[in-house]
Amino acid sequence: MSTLFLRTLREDPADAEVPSHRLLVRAGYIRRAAPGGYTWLPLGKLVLDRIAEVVRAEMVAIGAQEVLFPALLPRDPYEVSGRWLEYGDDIFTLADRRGGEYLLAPTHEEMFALLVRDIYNSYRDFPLMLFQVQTKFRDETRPRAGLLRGREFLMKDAYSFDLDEAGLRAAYDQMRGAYQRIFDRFGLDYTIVAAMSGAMGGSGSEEFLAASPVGEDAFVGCTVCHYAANTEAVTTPAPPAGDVAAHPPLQVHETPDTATIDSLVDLANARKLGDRADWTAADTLKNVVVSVRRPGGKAELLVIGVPGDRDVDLKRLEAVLYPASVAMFDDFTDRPDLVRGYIGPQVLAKLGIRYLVDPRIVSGTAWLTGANEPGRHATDVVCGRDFVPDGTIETATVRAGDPCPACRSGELTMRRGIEIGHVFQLGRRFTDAFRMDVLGPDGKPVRPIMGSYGIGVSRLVAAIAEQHHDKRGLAWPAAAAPCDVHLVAAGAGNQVNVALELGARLADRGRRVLVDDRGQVSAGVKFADAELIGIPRTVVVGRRLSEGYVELRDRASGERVDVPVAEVVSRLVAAIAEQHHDKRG
RNA sequence: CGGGGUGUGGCGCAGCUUGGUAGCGCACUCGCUUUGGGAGCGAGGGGCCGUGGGUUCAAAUCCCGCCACCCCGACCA
Repeated sequence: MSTLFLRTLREDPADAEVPSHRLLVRAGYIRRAAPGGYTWLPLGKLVLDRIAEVVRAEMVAIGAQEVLFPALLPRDPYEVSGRWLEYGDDIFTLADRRGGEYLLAPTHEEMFALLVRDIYNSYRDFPLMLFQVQTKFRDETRPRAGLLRGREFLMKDAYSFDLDEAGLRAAYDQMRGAYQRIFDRFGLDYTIVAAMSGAMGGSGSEEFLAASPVGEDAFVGCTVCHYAANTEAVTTPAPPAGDVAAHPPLQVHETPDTATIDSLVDLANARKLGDRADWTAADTLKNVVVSVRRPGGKAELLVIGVPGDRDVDLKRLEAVLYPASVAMFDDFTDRPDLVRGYIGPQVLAKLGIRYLVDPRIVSGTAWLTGANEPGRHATDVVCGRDFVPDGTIETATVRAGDPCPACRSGELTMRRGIEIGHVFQLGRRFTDAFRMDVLGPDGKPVRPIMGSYGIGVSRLVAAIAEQHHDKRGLAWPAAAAPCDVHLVAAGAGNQVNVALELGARLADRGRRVLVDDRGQVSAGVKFADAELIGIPRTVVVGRRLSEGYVELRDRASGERVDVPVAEVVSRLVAAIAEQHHDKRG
């Protein structure tokens, strides 16, 4: 350690908010080099490499083969797949000296599809799984939280190629299992949740979310069954359809100054509209106007109808409508036909505006909603009679306590998590885009079907740190730690020599060691640094050395025992071997 | 992109209101003492005060622009 390129910080860096960022910087693992870009210092590089090795080993164990693409790629394949437009400003683009257009790859589906198309052309070649561990670039609008969201990050991306859906599902299940083994080896508390397919298109998709209060993804779980889903992907059980004919005719009421749901409910109860005084926000129909723009297309108006006690969650809406981008429509000056605060769905068909509703709004339900005139609302506006939606859309805010869509008996609870992995069944989007066919057994072309599987390796460093730390510092799980043993020479006498010698003997037995042989550094500083750095086991060579004892400390549990010097090497070797064996299963 | 905040040696901060020799703690170097919980004394080195312009005899300090970072929101792995 006297020669290790390391300087720990006694104080928290001012710009680091989340624990992983704070501790990784303080303990000398990483250092910011650019907006959203971090330098890996020696300790950090060790952790990054160890994590990548675990990921590699589990990939190889399910038969995936490693390749490596350039990060700098020509524009053309991304143009063909349509993602040059879809990703838009999120791609780092650049030009070479001749004006040729390039990008720094945000992900590599295109290149893998093209590579396999180049090399394979028979059904006999499949199934196939390939992966790489590669730096990805995304021009994030707001990098944050250190390694959790950077603009340059290390990712393991894997792709499966199969001839049919059954093959894809088998590959998907294998990959899903490998992901579970990987995250289990790092002792992570995570949940597999149903996800939106996002930028890639395709069908079955699940995310691995590491539980953390600083996570950026909200997800729900069920109190009764095993249902779990990203909030964006939660589905809403639709109530049974009602009888359209059972409702009285639509009535228009004077409702001045009630452009908000709250004011409308108050007034409806005060005036006993429809002879009721028990109106709640859930009885009203809120109609939200948004402007939707497809990539490269022009903006189009869309109205979303949700029960008045809920809001349109723009994040969910954007996820559902991807790759289109969505903005609240709030400049009504050119649309006198849309009366802000008094919009009802009754006129939308006439106006030629698409109307999508929350699944709770089924045929035969009656609503209190706008009458499309200033100061007027209508009661008994019946779905299926007074308006007919163009479809349903999952975009209303999800709340804790909502019914579980899977078992229908439990309630949803909400938590936050860090997305550490994503698996999904891509389908033929990219093989279609590149017209990738291979010859089938009957001599006819078969179009392979792809799966795509990602793990944010650098993000995983942060996720593990988030779950494995305390007030004193990091506390790495064995599989991610930069070293197996931290030897602290506490004392000016023979302690340093003994520590170095023990370290050398452990290294001979294949154990990774860090020896704190710094002279002129007090024992207190060494202890504090050891706890900050977070190597699982520390051996203190200190005051009882003269009696033939050293102290063994466990970082995570805080346990300390004195052990005869003569035994310490064999004990550690055995303990570490056992641990590796355990983790391997 | 909207709102708020912050930019001063490697790190954490004071100085700015009221313009006048750039300071403190940590870290770093040297010497002596110290050595099981972030040591003491002494002596040092290190700063285009984010950046560009303006006001002024004089700008870290006042004014304008820009940039960067952090937080909240929007957006996204």
